[in-house]
Amino acid sequence: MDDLVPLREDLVDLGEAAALSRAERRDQTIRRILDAARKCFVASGFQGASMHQICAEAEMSPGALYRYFPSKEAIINAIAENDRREDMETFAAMFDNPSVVDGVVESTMAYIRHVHERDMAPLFAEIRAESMRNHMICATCLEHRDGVASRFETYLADAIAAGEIAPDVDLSTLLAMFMTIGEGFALNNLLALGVPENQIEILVRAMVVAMLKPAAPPATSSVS
Amino acid sequence: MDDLVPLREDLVDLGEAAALSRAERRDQTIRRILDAARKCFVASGFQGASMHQICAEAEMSPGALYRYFPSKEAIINAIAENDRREDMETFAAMFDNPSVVDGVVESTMAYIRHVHERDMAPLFAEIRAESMRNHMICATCLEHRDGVASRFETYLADAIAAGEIAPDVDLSTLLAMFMTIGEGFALNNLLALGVPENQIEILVRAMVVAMLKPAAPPATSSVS
DNA sequence: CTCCAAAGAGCGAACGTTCATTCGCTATTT
DNA sequence: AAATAGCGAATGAACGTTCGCTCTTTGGAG
Repeated sequence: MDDLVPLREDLVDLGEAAALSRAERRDQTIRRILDAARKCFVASGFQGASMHQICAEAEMSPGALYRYFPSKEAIINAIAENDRREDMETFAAMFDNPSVVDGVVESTMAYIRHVHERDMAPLFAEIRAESMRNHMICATCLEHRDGVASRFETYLADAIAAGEIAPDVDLSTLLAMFMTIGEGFALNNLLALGVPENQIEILVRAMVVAMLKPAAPPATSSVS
Repeated sequence: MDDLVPLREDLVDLGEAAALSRAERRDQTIRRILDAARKCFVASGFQGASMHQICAEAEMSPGALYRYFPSKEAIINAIAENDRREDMETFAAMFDNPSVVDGVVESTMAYIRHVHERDMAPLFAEIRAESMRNHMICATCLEHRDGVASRFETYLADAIAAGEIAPDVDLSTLLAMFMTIGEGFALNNLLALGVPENQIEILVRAMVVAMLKPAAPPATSSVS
């Protein structure tokens, strides 16, 4: 409605340097479609949202939209792919922090804030539900999960070498637990529920410290 | 196809004592519909599953099915209601355990096993995704959550009185964290991923102990 | 006990709607 | 001239739901 201004404006005003190439225009339109689709999917779910709703939100006709995506499923895949990647990148910020405890705590808190600020919970829930029955989405989730997991494993292994983690802790279990708990935070927008951020951090930190150095295993232990 | 045997069998064989009353027959049919619907919803999602699929799975016609539920939404509500209640009841088993640490750990482990044995993750994900946009389902989730939360709060308050929890811990935050982590376990069937149960328990216990007695608050801290 | 009217249970074709997708066309860009 | 972008009515399939019908069960009257 407000971008029906003449298309040649760019060309006239800025000359060929700033003119958008065909490919750039295409990318822009694709982004427009994905933004619209995301909005519709959050409101109605993957199956509940219709292509007509998405077209209306993107302000284009079905015929035009289908020049960019061959099917609804392709849009869903693209949305899931983008969302999972973004999520995992947020989480991966921790690997720059030399202290594992600080790294995990800070990136967990950053993630909690991220979920709140961008209201990621609904789409996350949708993607995760879809991943339970759609092979394509499942593969996307696993791919990004594994990407983070492998880097996480090296990160933790380094920490063991540095003595920050009890050497007898089972790395793959620890990793699975961290990711599981992270998904709990993705699903529950705690900040929106009014839980104070600093209180969350106290407990997250206590939790992380304890899990990195758990009490000696109950069998034949004599630590302390 | 295989239950076209005479309906009067019960009456003839067992006499009036074991004969099913109209109401009992009705309940049985309703359960049959709900079982079929659950199976379809797991396979295709709430919106993806069709009434015809559900009818086929329940081996009855649409006309018959609609004598028991006025709409698809009513079936979804009933499924969500049942599932959430069952989930929360499993979780509530802990309140019988006088030791909070043991209670929380054991019921968490029981919950993890429950999720695995009955393969609850897909339906949980579906319900949770739907709860983000469907007011009815949202209310159902909140209702059961609050039911557990209020009993949990008393449970924890008693533990504070008994000295098992640091008195300065923020109860509502602790509660929110426990439930959030629990949802992480509901979404990720760790046992199906091959994570060893005893390793999970070690970390869960470490986590619970630490959260109930977190380190002193970081304010004016002198961390190395 | 028999009989019968009423109610309950079941059926499956049919209804109207909505869905994802296609197609023939025009306008713009290269 | 060829390729790309955009349109929106049209299409056929699938959806949730309804309806008219038959069969069975029920409970009271005779």
